[in-house]
Order: sequence, then structure tokens, then C-alpha cells
Amino acid sequence: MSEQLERDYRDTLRLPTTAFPMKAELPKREPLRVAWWHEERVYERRLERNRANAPWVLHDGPPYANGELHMGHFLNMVLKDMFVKIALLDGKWADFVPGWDMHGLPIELETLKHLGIKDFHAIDPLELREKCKERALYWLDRQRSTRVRMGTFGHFERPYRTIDPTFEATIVETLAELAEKQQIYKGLRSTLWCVHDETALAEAEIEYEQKVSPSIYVRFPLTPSQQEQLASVLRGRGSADGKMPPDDAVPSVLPSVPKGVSFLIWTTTPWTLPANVAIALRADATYGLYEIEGEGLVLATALAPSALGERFAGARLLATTTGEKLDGLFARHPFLERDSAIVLADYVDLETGTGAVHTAPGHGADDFETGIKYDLPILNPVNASGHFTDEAGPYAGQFIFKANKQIVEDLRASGLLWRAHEYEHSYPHCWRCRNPVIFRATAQWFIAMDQNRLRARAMEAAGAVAYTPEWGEMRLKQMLENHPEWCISRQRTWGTPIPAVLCTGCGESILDPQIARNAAKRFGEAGAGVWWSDPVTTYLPDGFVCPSCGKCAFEKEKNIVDIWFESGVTHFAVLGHGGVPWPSDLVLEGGDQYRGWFRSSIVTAVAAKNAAPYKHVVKNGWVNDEHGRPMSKSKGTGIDAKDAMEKWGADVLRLWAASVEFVDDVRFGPNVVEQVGRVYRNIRNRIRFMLSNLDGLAPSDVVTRDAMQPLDALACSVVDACVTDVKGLYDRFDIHGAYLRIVEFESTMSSLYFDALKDPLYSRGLHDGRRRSAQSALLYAVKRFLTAIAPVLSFTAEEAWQEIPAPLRGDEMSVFDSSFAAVSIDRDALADDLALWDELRALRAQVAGSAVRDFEAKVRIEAGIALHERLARLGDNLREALVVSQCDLVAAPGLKDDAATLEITNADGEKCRRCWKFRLLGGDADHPSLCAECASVVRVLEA
RNA sequence: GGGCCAUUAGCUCAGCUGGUUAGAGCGCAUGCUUGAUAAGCAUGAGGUCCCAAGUUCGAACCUUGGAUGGCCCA
Repeated sequence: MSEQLERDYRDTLRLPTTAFPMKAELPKREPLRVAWWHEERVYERRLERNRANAPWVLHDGPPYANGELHMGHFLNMVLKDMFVKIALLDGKWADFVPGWDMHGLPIELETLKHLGIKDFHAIDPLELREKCKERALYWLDRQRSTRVRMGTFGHFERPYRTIDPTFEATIVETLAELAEKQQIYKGLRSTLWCVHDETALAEAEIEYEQKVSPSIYVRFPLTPSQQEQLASVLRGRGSADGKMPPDDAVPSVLPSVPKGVSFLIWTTTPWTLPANVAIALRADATYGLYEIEGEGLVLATALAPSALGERFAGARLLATTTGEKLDGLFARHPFLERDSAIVLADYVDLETGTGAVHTAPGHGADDFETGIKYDLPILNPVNASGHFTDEAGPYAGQFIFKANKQIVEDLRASGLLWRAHEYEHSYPHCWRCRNPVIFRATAQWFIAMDQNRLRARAMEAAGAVAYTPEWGEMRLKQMLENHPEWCISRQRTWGTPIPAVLCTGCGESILDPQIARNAAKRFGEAGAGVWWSDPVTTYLPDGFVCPSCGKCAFEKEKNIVDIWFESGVTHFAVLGHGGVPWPSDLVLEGGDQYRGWFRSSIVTAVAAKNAAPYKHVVKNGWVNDEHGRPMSKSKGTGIDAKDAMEKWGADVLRLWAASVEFVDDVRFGPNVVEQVGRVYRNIRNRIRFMLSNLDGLAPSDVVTRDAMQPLDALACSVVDACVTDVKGLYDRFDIHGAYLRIVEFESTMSSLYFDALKDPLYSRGLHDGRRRSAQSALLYAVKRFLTAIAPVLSFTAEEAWQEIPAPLRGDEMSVFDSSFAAVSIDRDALADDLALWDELRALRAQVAGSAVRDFEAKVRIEAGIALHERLARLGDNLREALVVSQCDLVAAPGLKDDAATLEITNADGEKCRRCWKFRLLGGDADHPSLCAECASVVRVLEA
């Protein structure tokens, strides 16, 4: 008897059991899951199933196949994956083709470095291309395995690659189409040029960095006759053309400046002085002639104090005039035997310098425009590698940045240097080799942004696109509006040739649509490398003659196309065939792509098809470190995606991606991951609780929603509400909102519902109806919850899904076979259920917070009429929800409808040794320490 | 230097069109539980809502100026 009194009945309980481990060990387990997805063709099978449904396409902006993927890539790629999976689970045909950008200078440079070759002219182009291809493929493979390791779905076995012959054909095909529309021209232009890489650069290939430059003020002296003309302008009687004779009645200023007069200019690029042909003034600015120690200097009065420095104190202002009046005068070049014209330009500012801007049309975009406007010679005394040509006179052969010093010294020696010091400013650098770039006038191929109203049409098309965030529209339009002519030619080897030919008769460069089409066809069959080996005749249509001189002898041009143009036509290569729609439904890239890929894509699309290539542009933020500072690989603060996944696992990092507001800049680091890791463990444990209580449930045991006990049906409503909300948030691209909703849900389920279920689940008999109802609700909850989190926590959702007993999974083998599609939801009923849920939570909180322990308590609830009615419908489930031994519910007409008062006292009876509830014990002589219910359960067990 | 964005608890973030004592999760402290146990539950302490001025009966929210950080451009 005493033995029975002290018996521990633990072994008669149905305690939770599951193979789903508490410890995630993600880095170890995830790669196996990736392999399983692949083997089971989970993505492909779901696609096939969705094939008949609406297509939905996220078009992948290609990462550059060079270097390891970092956390910025991770964020972007995982977000893309989330949207693909959301569409997939929504039943859409979400065909995702990842791609890589594989041509271009960075790979060429890396390959040359790899080969130990300094001068790229020293290697055969075809051999270099072969090596570059190897290198690019090597990086593609590494990046692809990292990307697959992230758990992303897509056709990774057949990505699009810009080096594929078919892709090269698309590029050239697009060139042909644009040439046909006369959207491309070749012209001399001052373009950004990298002297290290010996190629023209696009705007997008420039990074601004701090650089120390010489800052010099230089005199441009006037000859006596030039001085006379200036003097007449200053007297207000002359004009720049000198036709009006000087008025002797007004005293000349010249006697005051016996040492002569000069224009004073300022520059930070002394090496551009050999190309100087003009001095630009601002029309509406006031210019003064200052006398200092017998010499005269002309500069803007607003800048005289800063430009003249200490000597300003001793300066005397002799006369003033406006820039406009000085237009047309001349000064002498400081060291070359020629004049420099005084011209006007509106970009002359009065913030720095002298207001008299040294102008070299061959070495600056603004300067070039001015040169064209005034029909000035466009001098380019600098060769491709940055050395002066003979045109530079005494400096011929010198490297320009080295010549700076020499030029300054010479100016000092000749007495024309006014002042010199060092100056730190932000200066454009080559994005890859990090060397400072220059402007250099060369002949290049351009897309004419204003031909056929291309720019305006692109902006119109941009207006028809949706944006997240909304200001993206303004940003993209700005980029289109401000972007200069698009220089698409590069003088390198690793790329797709621009199939232009040069007439040997007249030297005309020709980009003929038919030749380009022939090239596209040929490249598509044999790869673009054949451009270097084929004779030019391969590409010429029959009877082709030079449209300019009528001759028929040609040679191939050796330019390749800008890789921004290549990535700008990925939409043509990937979309619009094989059932994949054009345009795409979504593109999602970092904010730098407004200027890059978002822009280049829409320009090519509008030029060729007059529509935007995407319907919705979503931008993700930058990944900074924990202090909000940029992570940079060069500074060693960058974190590789691969390393991070090995350390923390992809799913914790995926959850991190959802835990931050990805549209803004986000922070990443060990502490941030640590925090999100704890949220992860919470979610995992709550999934584990649900799974561990499905034990012993067969499909035939599962009860339908309407047959469930009230509390269980209520919990199912809470699940529905969560899934519906999460789906709605996903549809608005609000991954972070969905994350918050998921966390809120799993937390409320755990604290209210799971606690209430423990007693019914553990102490009831195996086939007890109460238990079956609870299990059925848990099955419903876990399945729907796993579906809801699968786009984010793909690994964990799948792992858990596999732990649902197979018969209960039905034909949904993978969580990605499941669906968001909900039972039809009655919104009003749902709202009522949620309100009741909250009321229960409030009551439970009062009990849990009281001094009396859960099952030691008896609760008396007095509730207003309406609340009483709702609570009464729960029956004994109300007592369960409060986790107490006894519960009396009384209607209190005196209280407000939804009000309740709670009285918590000690429960009657004694504590049952098995179920811990307070009951009358001793009804069963064999089990004197048990309540009647437990006794009967044990009897069945031990029969 | 210009444009855009951000700034709310130690951390990640909510706070709808301005309206009582500004919220959640994580962390922290305390207590309970020890039949989800390297778990679970409850309670609590943390905030000059970047700063300043203005509009308003009333401002985290609107206006202006500034600070810090980020992106893009020059």
C-alpha cells in the first residue's frame, strides 16, 4: 500500500517524443539537406506541378564572377530566394534562372596577375581569352556552390552566363538592333580613361577616393596688344574684338601695371596644361584687375582674397567688369607658343579657384562641351598609357602624373607660377585597379541617349514600374536624366567584340546592322572568340561597300562592349522565351544598381522594345558592420558568406536577413547573429514541441476542425490568422514584418496554448478524444506554420517537415510541396476568435502571476454577460487554458459585457500523483494516490 | 559640395492619417517550474523617441535649422 502511495507514475504518461533534435547543428546538417533537395528534385517537381498556373519571374541580376561572395551578396541572394519560394508556395510557376556576369576588366586583370603578365599586349588575345574563361568559370563554380549552400532554389545546373555563345549572340543581336535604329554612333569624346588598364571606362566603373594633388595658381600672360584689348574692355568703351578704338579721355590702367597683365587660373592637374586651349569665365561673375607689386592679375573678385592669399592685402583693385564682357579676349599659354581663348561656361563656380577655369577640351567632360561650343581644337597629347606625345612639347615621353612636378618646377622657374600647395580632394579612381583615372579624348562607340528620345522614353517607361522603396522611381529617373552619353566600347580583350569594321579606303568606322547580325549568328555557333581569328570577309554581306567612299576593303575593329551593356541585356537573354514572360515581375538588387543594372537594363529594353524589362524594382540596403560602418574586403572587415554559414549555419543567417529591415542599410556581426540565434532556438523549440506531441497519431485519428474541442479550434483560428497575415506581408515584400508576426505567433502559442495542452496530452489515454483533438490541432498548426516560415527558414522547415510522421504528410513529401492556400476564412469569425484568444491570455496572465501555483489553484471567474457566454462555450477547456485544477465560471450581470473578475484560491482535494491536478483521491484502491481519471487510464495501460 | 535615406529601450525593430502612463522580441534582474529541461512560464527594471527652434489645445509623428551615419553623385 505505501508502495503504491509513493509510486511514481511518470512511465504511464504520454510524454513528448521526437527525433527532431533541440540542437540544430546547422553547419553540419544543412549540406545534407541541400543534397536531399537536389536528389529529390524538390524544386523541379514543384515547378512542374505549378506549370499550368500563372508564371511569376524574378530576374536575377548577375553577380560578377570574381572573388568570394560576401554578406551583401548573401542578403541579396537569400532575399531573392525567399520571394521565389513565396511564389512557389503560392502555386505560381516561379522559374528562377540565376546568372553570372563573366566578362570584363576585373577578370582580365586578375587572370593577367595570375599568369604573371604585366602588359596585356604581350599575350595572344585568343590565349588570354581562354585563360580568362577558365578563371571566370572557376569563380562561377565557387560562387555557385556558396549560393546553393545558402539553400536557394533555382536552375543552378543551367545558369545564364554572359560568356555563353548564345548570350554573346544576344549582345551582338541587340547591338545590331540599336545600330539599325541609329541609336549607336562613334565619336571623339573626352571619356574617363584608366592609364593603367589602358581602356575607356564607364561612369559606373568609377569610384571616388581621396587623393592629394598639386594645387597651383598659374599666370596666363597677355601680350601688349592683348593687354590693350583688355584695357579697352575695362574702360567700358572697347569690346573684345578690339574694333572700337580706345577712348583717350579715360586713363588707361596699363601704366599701373608695368610688369604686365595675366589671367590667373587654378588647377589641380598641371599635366593637363599642355592641352590647354582656353580659359573659361562665368558670364555673370565680376572679374577684377588687381595690381600687386607692379603686375596685373585678372580673376573673380569673389575669389580674390582666397586665391591671392597673404598678398591680397597689398593688392589694389584697378577695375572690374563681368565675365561676359571678357568673352573673346585671348591670353598666352604659359609655356607653349599659342594663345588661349577667353570663353564663357556656366559650370564655372565661385567656390574654389579663381573663377578663371583652365580649359583643356581633351581632358574633361565639361571642357569638351565648351570646346565643341567654341570650336576649339581638341588636343590630346596623352597616349593610352598616360605618357605625353610629341604634341606636349618639352614633356613628350613623360608619364603624366610624374610630369606634374616638372611642370610646376618649370612654371616656377619661368615666373608664371603664382602659388602652389598640396590639396586633398576626392578624385575619380578606376573601380578595379584603384588608380586615378583621367579624361582623355578618344574615338569611342556611344549609345546616343537623346537620339529617338531614348532618354525621355526610358524615363517614361520607368514611370510605369513599381518601386520599393517608392523613392526608387525618382532615383532611377535621376540616373537616367543625368547620365551622359553611354560609352559602350572598351579597348580590351576579355569581352564580346563590337563587330564594327574599318574601311581601309577612307578610315570610316562602320557598325552595320547586317554585319552585326552575321556576327551574332557566327558568335552564337562558335563563340565570340572567332572575331579575332576569322577573316573580316566572314562577316561582310555580299557586295558590301563602304557607305562613305564606296570601296570594299575593310578590317575588323578591336573593341569589346562595356560589361554594363552585357548585363544590361540579360533580360533579353533569359526572358521572353521558353514560356518565361518578358518583362520580369521582380528585380531585387542593392541600391547601387539604380545607377548600374536597373539603369542599363531599362535603357536597352526601351531602345529595343520601348518598355521597361521589369514590373517591380526592389532595392536592398547595404550590409554594414555592427557599428554601422561599411564592411570592406580591402580593409579586412568583410565577412565571406561561406565562412559565416560554416560558423552559424545558413538558416540563422536567413533569419537574420528577415530580422532586419532589408530595404534600409543593415548591420551584421557576431553579436547581431548571436541575438537572432536565440530567436532561432525559440522557434526551433516550439516546432519541436508540436512535433513531439504527434506521437501515436494515425491519419484516421485526425479529427476535423469542427469536431475539435473549442480551445483547439480556437488555436487553429490563431494559426490561420498568422498564416494569412504572414502571406499578406510577404506579398508586400515585407519580409521583416512577416518575421515580427512569426515571432509574435510562436510566442503566444507557446505561452498560452502549449502550456494548456500539456496535461491533456500527457495524462490522457492514448485514444482519448481530448488528446486526439489537441494532436489534430497541433498537426494543423505545425504544418501551416512550417509552410509559413519555409521561405525564410527553409532548412529548419524542411527538417521539421520530415519529422512529421509520413502518413500525416500525405503526398506532400517536402514542405515545398505544401501551400499557403488556406481554408476559406470567415474574417468576422476569425476576429471574434482572436478577441477571445486575447481574453484568455489576459486571464491566464492573472493566474500565472498569482501567488498560488497553477494546479494548486481554484479559480472563480465572474464575467459580464457577453464574455461569460464566450467563455462558457469553452467548457472544461477554459480550466485547461488557465492551467488550474478547478474553475467556476459565473455570469455577473453587474459587470460590463467584456469585464471579468478573478478570484484565485487553493484548490479542493489533493494533488494527484500522476496528473498533478487537485482532485478527490483514493477512489481506486490499487492506485490510492491517483484521481479517478488517471486511475482508469493506468488500469487500461496495465491491463 | 549636391541629392536621397536613416537616427525610438543594451541589440533587432513596431508605432496607421499628430491625441491618455511610447510597444514587441532578444538580452538583463527576480521568482516559479524541473513531465518541451543546454528547455518552459510569470513578473520587473531599462527610453530627454539624435539635438534645437517653430506650428498646435496637444508632436516620436508636421515645418525649419543642425549633428551623426549610410548610399549615390560631383
